[in-house]
Amino acid sequence: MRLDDTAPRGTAVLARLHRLAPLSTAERDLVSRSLTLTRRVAARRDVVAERSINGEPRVLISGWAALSRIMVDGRRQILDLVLPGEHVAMRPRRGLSSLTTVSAITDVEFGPVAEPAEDDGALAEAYAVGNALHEHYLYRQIARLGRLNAYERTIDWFLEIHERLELSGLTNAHRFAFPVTQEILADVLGMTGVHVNRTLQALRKDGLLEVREGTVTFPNVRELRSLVAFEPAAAVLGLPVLLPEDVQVARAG
Amino acid sequence: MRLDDTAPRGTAVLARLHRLAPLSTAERDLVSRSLTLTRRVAARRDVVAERSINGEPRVLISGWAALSRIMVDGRRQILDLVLPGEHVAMRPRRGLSSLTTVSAITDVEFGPVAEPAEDDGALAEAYAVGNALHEHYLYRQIARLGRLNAYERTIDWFLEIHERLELSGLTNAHRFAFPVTQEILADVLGMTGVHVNRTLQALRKDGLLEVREGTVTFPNVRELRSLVAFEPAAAVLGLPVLLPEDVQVARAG
DNA sequence: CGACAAGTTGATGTTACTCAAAAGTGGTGG
DNA sequence: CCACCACTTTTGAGTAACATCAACTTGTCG
Repeated sequence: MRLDDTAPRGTAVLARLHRLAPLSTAERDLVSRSLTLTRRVAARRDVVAERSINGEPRVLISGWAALSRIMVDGRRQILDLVLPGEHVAMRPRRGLSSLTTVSAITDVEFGPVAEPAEDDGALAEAYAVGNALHEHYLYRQIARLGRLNAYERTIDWFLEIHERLELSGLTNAHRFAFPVTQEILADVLGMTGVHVNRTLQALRKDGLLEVREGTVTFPNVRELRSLVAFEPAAAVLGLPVLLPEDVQVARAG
Repeated sequence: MRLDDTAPRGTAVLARLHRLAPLSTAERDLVSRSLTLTRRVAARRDVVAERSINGEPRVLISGWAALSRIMVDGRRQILDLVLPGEHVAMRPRRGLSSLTTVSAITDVEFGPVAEPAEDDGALAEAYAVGNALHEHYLYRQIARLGRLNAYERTIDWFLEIHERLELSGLTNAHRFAFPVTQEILADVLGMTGVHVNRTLQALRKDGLLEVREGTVTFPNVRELRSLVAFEPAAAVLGLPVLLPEDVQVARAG
């Protein structure tokens, strides 16, 4: 539950997988060991260009990245963010091109995805749930862009990010580190930078959301959730409630 | 290449799979036989309610269906349509809830998805490409809603539908059957019914798109494509061009 | 200090929504 | 065959949401 970078490497990855499905000690070790071979990319650089041949699926160990599509006239839409602990390019597609551009928002570190030893183990289960979550968040993004106005869209999106960071153990109650500019936020939310700015101001005035110094705070989560009828992913997926704060995760070696 | 319902059952399914990856005779037979056990649902009925436990993955044999999410206040966003020959609920997720509501736009007929005999056969390949296509179309939907205006959005979407129907052999040059009301279209495109109506009128006036009597015609595809810089899915996925009109498909038994 | 990126503000224009009603369409039963 | 109903499409007028354009301010870093 820390906001900074002081956690041992791979903590977010392990925390997330372990919450998706409780891993055995052997599985945690397997994952830990796989994370020694990493690849770093500096902020603002592309990790995978759209159309390049798809490499191995990867997991984001630290930093924030974005999946986007860019149109010929320069307009850009960010399809989804990739948060620490989450996977990029969920499904390997041998021989097929990458469907999106992956770019680094901050400095990022990627690792390979550990191959599960058994098909029916907790690790395989965690990956399956992770895939379902990814799909769920894509659907949310569509519904958000299609049917919510700027104010609601912003609320809904921040609640989702909070939920996802919580999965990786990167929140502190209703506060979390947020290294995203308003311009990037505009590309996520399908609006202009100027309008993002005004919307954030309105939310702050209404006592719902503070974005200051790279940190987001929700002064009143309950009201925030009720404004957009936010449903936790666990409820939508029909999973046994999986987000208690007390779930402890083994430290990475 | 016919617009009506006179084709033998399962033609769309076979045509589509065969274009995604050329099937062997044995595989075509396997698919044909699997399509004898079907389930029919009348127009306007829900096929799978969101939150219900996910059944077997299914393929749409005939008719049009929609994947949607409905919000508490009644607003609805259609995430994607399901066209004849396409799969619903791409990835089976045993034990997890369905992530969307599937509803029948017209009378529809679903069948089970034939299990490939071999992991590396053409059928398995066709499913893999189909999954990639589904993901591609989700990304398109996000970019469309986030970054295109109503006019562009409508063009882009109709071009996509044309491409997808072509895959299943359901187009006749630049014309295809279109059993979708403007109200449904509004829920797909993230706008109101009234605005859909005005946008369609503008497109007709501009000589780009005709929607009449359940049929869509593109008087000028070339210009239509250039207006939104439309890229065929085959190009995005990096597949050998897979849409020649001359691909012949064996008739279902 | 100077330069550049990020955030903020104001004025104005456009897009798309809302509300309300009319006109067209197809199916049903008497 | 016609009257009726429900649904869909169309039209008009007024309004709200969001974009655009163009500064100006603040913060950061070398």
